[in-house]
Amino acid sequence: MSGSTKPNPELRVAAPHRGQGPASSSSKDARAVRSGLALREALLSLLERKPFDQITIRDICAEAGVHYATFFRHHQTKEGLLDDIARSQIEQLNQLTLAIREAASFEAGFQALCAYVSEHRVLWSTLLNGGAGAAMREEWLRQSQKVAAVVAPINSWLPPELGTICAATLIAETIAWWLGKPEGEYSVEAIAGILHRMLSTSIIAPD
Amino acid sequence: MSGSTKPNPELRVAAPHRGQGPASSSSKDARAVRSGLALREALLSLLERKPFDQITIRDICAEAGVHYATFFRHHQTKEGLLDDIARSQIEQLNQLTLAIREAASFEAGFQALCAYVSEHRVLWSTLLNGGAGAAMREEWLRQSQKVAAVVAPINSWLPPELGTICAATLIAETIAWWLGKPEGEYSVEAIAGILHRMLSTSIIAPD
Amino acid sequence: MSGSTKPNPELRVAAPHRGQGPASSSSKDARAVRSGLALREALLSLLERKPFDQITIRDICAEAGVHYATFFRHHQTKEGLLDDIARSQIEQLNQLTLAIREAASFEAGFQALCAYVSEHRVLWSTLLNGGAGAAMREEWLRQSQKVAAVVAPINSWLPPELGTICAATLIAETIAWWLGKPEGEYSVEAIAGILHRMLSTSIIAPD
Amino acid sequence: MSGSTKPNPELRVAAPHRGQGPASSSSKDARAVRSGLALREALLSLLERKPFDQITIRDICAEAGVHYATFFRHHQTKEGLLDDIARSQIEQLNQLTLAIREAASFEAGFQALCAYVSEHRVLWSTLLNGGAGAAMREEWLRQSQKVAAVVAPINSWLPPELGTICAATLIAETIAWWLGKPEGEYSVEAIAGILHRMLSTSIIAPD
DNA sequence: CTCTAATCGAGACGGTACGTCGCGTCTTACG
DNA sequence: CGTAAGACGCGACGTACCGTCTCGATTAGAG
Repeated sequence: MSGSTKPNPELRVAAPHRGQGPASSSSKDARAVRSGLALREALLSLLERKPFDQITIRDICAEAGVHYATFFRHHQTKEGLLDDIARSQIEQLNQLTLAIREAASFEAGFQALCAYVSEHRVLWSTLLNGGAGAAMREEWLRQSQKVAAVVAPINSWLPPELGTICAATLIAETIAWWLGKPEGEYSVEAIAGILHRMLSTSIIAPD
Repeated sequence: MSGSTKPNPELRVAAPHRGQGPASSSSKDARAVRSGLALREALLSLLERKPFDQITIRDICAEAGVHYATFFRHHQTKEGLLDDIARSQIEQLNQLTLAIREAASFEAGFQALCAYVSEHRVLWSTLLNGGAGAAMREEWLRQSQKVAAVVAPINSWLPPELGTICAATLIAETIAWWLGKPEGEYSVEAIAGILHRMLSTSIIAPD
Repeated sequence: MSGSTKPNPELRVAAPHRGQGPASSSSKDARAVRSGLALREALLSLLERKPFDQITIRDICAEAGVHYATFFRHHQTKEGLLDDIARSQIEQLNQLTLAIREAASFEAGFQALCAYVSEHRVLWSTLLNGGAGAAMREEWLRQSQKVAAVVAPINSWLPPELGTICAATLIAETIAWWLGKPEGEYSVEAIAGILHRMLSTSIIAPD
Repeated sequence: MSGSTKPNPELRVAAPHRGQGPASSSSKDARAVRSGLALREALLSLLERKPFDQITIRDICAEAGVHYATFFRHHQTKEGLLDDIARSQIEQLNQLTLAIREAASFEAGFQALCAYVSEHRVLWSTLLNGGAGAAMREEWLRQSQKVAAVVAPINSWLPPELGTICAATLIAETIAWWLGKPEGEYSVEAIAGILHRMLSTSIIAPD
């Protein structure tokens, strides 16, 4: 992927993260943009081949064709780079997860969620089933909890805190499993159905 | 804990792991036993304070009051040491998880599971909520899948593979959450009830 | 000194060094002159505080309030900048050193030398006792040798090559020591006397 | 020199310098001795080819066939390594320099000094005329001043402080120049004579 | 009650990755 | 054109752990 002439457009959704310390200032230099992009693609490419925590920053740079020291002009750590790639994706997904409750029907909500994932299948497959799975699930859960803190709990027999954990975990695991299957083996509707049945009868069931 | 005169008896359940290369020969020397024990305690002690992957072997040795090189006479890697501590515990837990299906009632099965965890609260709390959480969950899931492969699926709307994942994950997350609470806030029965309600209405529900 | 409104006039004697590659073209732009001057002052200012070889080009630029890249439009290296500052000074001093031999008396020659140094006390003190001492002495000796090569030796018991080295070194060390003392502790005449006595009885003594 | 089967015995005179931080403890391990020796030889070998300050620690390690990180188990900086090599040599030389004053005659004292240098010609030639010349002269002067601080001044017209500087400098420069000549061009006696004549008529002359 | 072998502590070593810094070149945009 | 701003490739810096190793000291446990 490193030398790809057709850079993955999904990467563009992740904003350049500028703002604090070592991040770029305001996308001026064309070289900086190219380096940042190359680093993103390189990490994704490596994640398809080995676990995140045994990918070194030097690996990423070699894959990206970028000098080692240059990495730090874009990100503080490799976790930072992963965040850059993942944060916006997770955010959008969590928006959808939350929207399920207000959807016309739960079923429709789940379907929207699954459809979104399906549209970004390659990226999400890499993120969840590639080498960064554990980190992604943690980040997912973290964001879910932040978001769930402001909404009212659903039922009383299940402590809301635990409910959030279980719901987020179930959705994440199901989608991860789904993306691990060959494309087309399970349709969007099938997965949405499974999620609906699993969650609506228990976690989000009323008392 | 490093200089404790009252070694945690739960650690003894984990066999000394000897057998292959660098492990000791046959539990002969009393010094070797002492070193091995000290290492186990040291790792658990450190896990209460920081994540597993930023604990170094040197940290463990310092905590255990054991020379660095001596570590390798007991374990090949720190992951090996963690396994030594955790494997048998997870095995027993998985036996209980599996036994739920054949229990007099599901409820009774869940209760046995929770009771077991409760008896080993400190150890399990460290393992699941200490710094090795991610590794433990992965190991748990791995063992669950190995075990589930030989038993018949329960219902047809949920692919058995996914069922295993979700069941194992839900149980693990619920227990981890429970152990994170102050002792006594939720009784063994309460958690067993929650698990029963969550799982029996969905994952292990018949068609 | 960095923000001084009264730039040291002595710096002006050093020509802007243009001629080869990266140097400026022909003193056209007023900004270029200002930058060049600021760089000179900045280096001298820094030399009062730390050794030459742990002053970085970036230090100089920061001190001068000049952009890093701009440095290279004036000098190739920081050694080049030091040369710009020092060369003409050393040249004049060496002329005087040489003139001693043709002076009315040796004593008068030494006195002229010391008087010249005294007039430029601050600059010379920085150059010799600041962070660039070693480099300055080397440059001094180099120029002395170039100059001495064309004049006849004085006495036969002392190899002329060695005579040059010793004379140049003695003068340089004596002046450096003198400038390290509080101003006024030793008069121009006292130092000239010392130099005269040291050199005339040995190095420049006839057979 | 790096692969020499006949390691320079003069290097052994420099004690292993242990005492403070990263230095070795008490010459236990044979490997440590070998590494230390290799580093010394490597630096000397490199000093014959290029100036000290453009020799990198990596150069030294490569030349010595020693891993980069190992360097720091022996010395804190490359200056430290140079000191290790030079300190004892300079010390001995300064002892001789000092002994000149108490020698049967000055002439005899100078002769002892020159003879000593001549015996260690290669080493001293490298130290003074190799890439570390400036550093060596500074160290020489520093030690001379420390030593001279405790002895009575000789004459009154020359400030004792300056006398020390000039004497040390003259001796150092003369020897450096001598060692730069082909061996045999000037005899030990000839140089001793020059030193005697230069110094006894001026710096160490009585009032 | 020795004596021999396992175990240990101490730490040197080659390695790999870390994150930082300064270099000199270059691109970009401004005045 | 001269600057400010700063990205970039480069390569040395010094540090931290890794796992292997050589060394003695000591201390079992078998003879």
